[in-house]
Amino acid sequence: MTKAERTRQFIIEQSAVLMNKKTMAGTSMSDIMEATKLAKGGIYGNFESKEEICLEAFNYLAGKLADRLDAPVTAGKTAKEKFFNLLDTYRVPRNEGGCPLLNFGMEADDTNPEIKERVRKAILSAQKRISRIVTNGIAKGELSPSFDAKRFGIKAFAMIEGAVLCRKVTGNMDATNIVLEDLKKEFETYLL
Amino acid sequence: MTKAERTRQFIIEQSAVLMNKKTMAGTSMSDIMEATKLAKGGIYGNFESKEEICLEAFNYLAGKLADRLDAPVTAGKTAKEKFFNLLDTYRVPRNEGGCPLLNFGMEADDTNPEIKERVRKAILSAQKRISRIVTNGIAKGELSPSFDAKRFGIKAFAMIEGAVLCRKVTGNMDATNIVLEDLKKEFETYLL
DNA sequence: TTATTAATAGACCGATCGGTCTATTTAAAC
DNA sequence: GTTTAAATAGACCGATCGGTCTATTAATAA
Repeated sequence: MTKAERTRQFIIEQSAVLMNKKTMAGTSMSDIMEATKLAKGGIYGNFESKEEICLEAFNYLAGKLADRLDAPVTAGKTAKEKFFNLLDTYRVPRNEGGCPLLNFGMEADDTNPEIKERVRKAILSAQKRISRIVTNGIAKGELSPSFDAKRFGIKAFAMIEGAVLCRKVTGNMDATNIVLEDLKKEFETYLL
Repeated sequence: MTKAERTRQFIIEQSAVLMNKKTMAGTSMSDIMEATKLAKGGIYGNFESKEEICLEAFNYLAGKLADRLDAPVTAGKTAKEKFFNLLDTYRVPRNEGGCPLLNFGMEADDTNPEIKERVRKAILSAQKRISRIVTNGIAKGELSPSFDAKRFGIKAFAMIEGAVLCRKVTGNMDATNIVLEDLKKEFETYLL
């Protein structure tokens, strides 16, 4: 990793935190300069525009999120373990401005088609991560074939994102706890 | 209603649409001037600051949302009718930038404590609107007393908000349809 | 209709926006 | 260790930011 590559990555990571908290429009280049302790030249030597930084910042956050969610799934042996591990990830609030799919999704929706499209793909793969657990669980004879995997993935994702919003705004875990409990309960219904 | 009051209201309504779409930070005074066809003076004669416009814009959107959700509930006679009416509201996308609780909530969370607090209250009352249907339904003997009203209100709200996010970003009604169906199904479980 | 007051237009303000460019420093290759 | 190339600092750019102020217009009261 060359110096420039390291600097570029550093700028992306610092900007990502800012933008996840303050929105992209609400994050100025001066904010980024201050966070990175770099001057204008140091930043524009590594990026063409703020727009590019926004894009890379979301990519970085989405990638990190995917890793963070894949890990507990991989760690689980049974479908139940995988799913429960995945849900428990949301018990530990990440405190970096919340879910980037929620943050960037809401902002990009009416302002940035390119990022909106990336958020769309990230949401789809988040839903699929859940569906896949169910599908594989059915294949391995752990879950009832009547379990609608796709449907459950879409529903669970919506519930979780809604709970994240509630947690962020209300400051308590009520919604998160309820949603996680109910999802686990429903999942267990299909256990063979 | 005096001229100034009408102008003030007009500015609020126009700004609300912009801010709900482009975020507060992403909406400039020039955007508002353009949307209202008013000059600087015409706006600052009615408001102290952009901040005040943001606050009033959210209040306006939250109030309109409350009205829009109260109506179908009031219209229903039984608890089931009330709840189903409420849910069906989400079948008709409003196309004004999406749910202000979602939009303003995510932005205000890390940037604007005053608005964050207002969003918090709005979320609580949205949850209560659902809980109240259940509580009253139990009191009237329409629903089983084992139906946990508060819990259901919190959960249903989270599911709906998550579905709104999915609809906005993916452009389809998959999540909305699934969430509404499942909520109706669960509700019917408790019907006496 | 006229006098008075409220409301608006738009020039203007300093600060900050995103972005460029050059001089200089720093890292990498020899 | 010297040369060469990459990376950074920071002055600078025009545009735009949120906000002020005055002259003028439009609404209201007499």
